[in-house]
Amino acid sequence: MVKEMVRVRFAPSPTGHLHVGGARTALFNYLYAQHAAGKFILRIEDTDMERSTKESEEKLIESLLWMGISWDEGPDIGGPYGPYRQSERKFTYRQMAEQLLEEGKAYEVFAYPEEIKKLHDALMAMGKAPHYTEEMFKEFDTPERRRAFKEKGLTPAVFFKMPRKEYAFIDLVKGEVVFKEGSLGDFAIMRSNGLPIYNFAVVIDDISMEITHVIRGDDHLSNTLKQLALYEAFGIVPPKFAHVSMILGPDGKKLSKRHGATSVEEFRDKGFLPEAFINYLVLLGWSHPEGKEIMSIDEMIREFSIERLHSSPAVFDVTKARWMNGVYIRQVNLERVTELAIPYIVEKGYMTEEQAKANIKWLRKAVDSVRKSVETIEEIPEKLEVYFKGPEIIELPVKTEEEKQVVLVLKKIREHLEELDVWDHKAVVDIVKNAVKEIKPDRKLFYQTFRKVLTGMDEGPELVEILFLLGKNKVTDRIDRAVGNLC
RNA sequence: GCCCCCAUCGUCUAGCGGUCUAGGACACUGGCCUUUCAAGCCGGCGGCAGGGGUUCAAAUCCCCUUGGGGGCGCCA
Repeated sequence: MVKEMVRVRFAPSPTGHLHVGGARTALFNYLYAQHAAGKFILRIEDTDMERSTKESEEKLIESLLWMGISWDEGPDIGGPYGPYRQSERKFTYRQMAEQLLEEGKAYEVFAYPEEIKKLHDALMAMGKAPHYTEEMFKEFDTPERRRAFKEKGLTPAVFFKMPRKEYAFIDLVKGEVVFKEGSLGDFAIMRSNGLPIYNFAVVIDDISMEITHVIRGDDHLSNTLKQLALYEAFGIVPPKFAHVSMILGPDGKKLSKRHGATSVEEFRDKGFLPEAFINYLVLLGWSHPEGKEIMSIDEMIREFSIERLHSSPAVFDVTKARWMNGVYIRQVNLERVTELAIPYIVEKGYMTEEQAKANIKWLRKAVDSVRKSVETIEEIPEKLEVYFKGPEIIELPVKTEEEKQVVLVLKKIREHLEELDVWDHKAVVDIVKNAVKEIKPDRKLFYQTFRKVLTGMDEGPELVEILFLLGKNKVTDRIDRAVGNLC
């Protein structure tokens, strides 16, 4: 028997930025498809006309692409199972709803949304489960109401007759899930404006796109009951489900804006590298069989399996995400890090883009000298400050013998530097070393003072790096500023 | 109110009945390296939510309690 081709999908609604939770779901789907040599489909769930926007869809695609995720079929590239936007599939939904209507598995409702809402709230207020029955809607079906619907161009809403029985399925990550009889009442599948309700549209789409595995967030677990009943009504074997647990904020609540950055865009803008971002993300709810943590997307694909998906929720730990980004910044090639840092440097006003381009070799060395002290690209400019901003005027202490010696060394270095024709790394270092050897100051005191003289700070890149990258003029100038009018 | 899910160091996790005095990573912390900070290297702290079973044997299986999360919409 030929094993059927794996077809998975990521089906976001274009109502905002791509959230890290969605990003992780997309990643898992992508990895699974790649691993199984199957197809990964992007489908836009835009049946909520009021909240869906084209811009959101574009941003969604942009974020996905940034993460290194691409799809085999989708609204932008098409495919054999299109269209891939729910708003473009209206006809199919209508048709399928008709079928259920004809078979007596669904019924029409002539109530207005507000009336149903009222019904819902009343049930809740009475402490009852908000379960609808066909009975409840009978009173709305009057000749007047039918006429009103016609005049307003409305079609009756369609409600599905939820069978009152127990449903069970095997979830690939949770195991067997059983929904007791009566956990749900009848539910809407078509709105009076003619558009389908989410739970109905997903089922129709998953059927017609021949989706084999549904990997999605835990928050959809309860929805599975409705979907199972729908599959049953159509007489179709449902796909396999895998419900991945939620991503939580540090307070244990579902991750949201108040926890800080939650969209992929924000992480990109803060200077996260996509490979670091997805690497951190993949570890939230999944683990490498050998416990490896730092891994490329190729390795994720190679090792990914649904069996290794974890069933409990995960707290998003920004500290660890940042640490991991730092690992990548140190490890990735210098040209790229520099390139990524330029916009931030320009923004800080240290260089124009033209200057950066003209001095790219120098810039790379400068970036290289600070990259191990940052965790995001965004932090690079502030570390580069030593090269762009001179120190404030500082007064060197010359009270003790040691302090006087330090000044002597500084002066000596300045003299020799002045005579230097070629600003060569080794030559500069030699001058410093020889001066130290000759005058023999307190080494620690000397180097610390020298650093202070050059940068005005107590910490930063290696001194020889600073010297070389600063260049002759800046070095002599800064020494002059500190030592010029001293003994 | 009803339904579903989850429960190993502060956090992410390994563990799928004996190899666990529970392993790794981040964070924290001590040391080394070093002219500084960082990076790096070595070490330390720290956990099976509680209670019942099942079993010769339980972090691992079952039940209850507690705690957390999600859902019950003409939202997705």
